[in-house]
Amino acid sequence: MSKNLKLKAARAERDMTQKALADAAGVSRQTINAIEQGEYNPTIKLCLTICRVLGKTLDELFWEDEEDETL
Amino acid sequence: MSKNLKLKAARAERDMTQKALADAAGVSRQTINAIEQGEYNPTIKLCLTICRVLGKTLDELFWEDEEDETL
DNA sequence: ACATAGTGTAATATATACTTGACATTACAT
DNA sequence: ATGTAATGTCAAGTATATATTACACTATGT
Repeated sequence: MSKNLKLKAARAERDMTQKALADAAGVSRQTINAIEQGEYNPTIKLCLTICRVLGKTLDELFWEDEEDETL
Repeated sequence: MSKNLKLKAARAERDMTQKALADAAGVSRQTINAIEQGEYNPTIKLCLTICRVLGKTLDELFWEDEEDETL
């Protein structure tokens, strides 16, 4: 899995720390970090929560332009 | 969790059965059924795969207009 | 009446999302 | 030099997404 730099950027745009976003989304800081690092594959519900916190859409933060992905 | 009727509709629009979508997405039929029934909360990666199969965006199939959600 | 396709559902098993607690590093204050 | 805030990472545990097998129900076709 590849890093989610769009998320990192959106967070920066709001001047929020990983912890602040984690608290606002109701998850642990490690979870946000792991998502940004591409270490795992969040659930859609968590993605939606993050989108609402950051004022972005799913497509803006989580759409991936294919790449092989070796699913 | 509430049912995903948008997914069911998009599948119908393509005249695909749950099994056909499951095969195309590389998951089991029960997984597709459970998502449509709102029994669970798919990962973003699976959502992306489903979107590509059905030719829809994440926002079209998985955006939810808040509702409490009791996360 | 029988077969078959599509769907909903249940039980058990496995992979993995997510938690908690902890430690290291960098950078920026004082 | 010391403190602290932000980030990255690790290890062990819990919750849940997903697989597999199986069964029931409704249509529709023969």
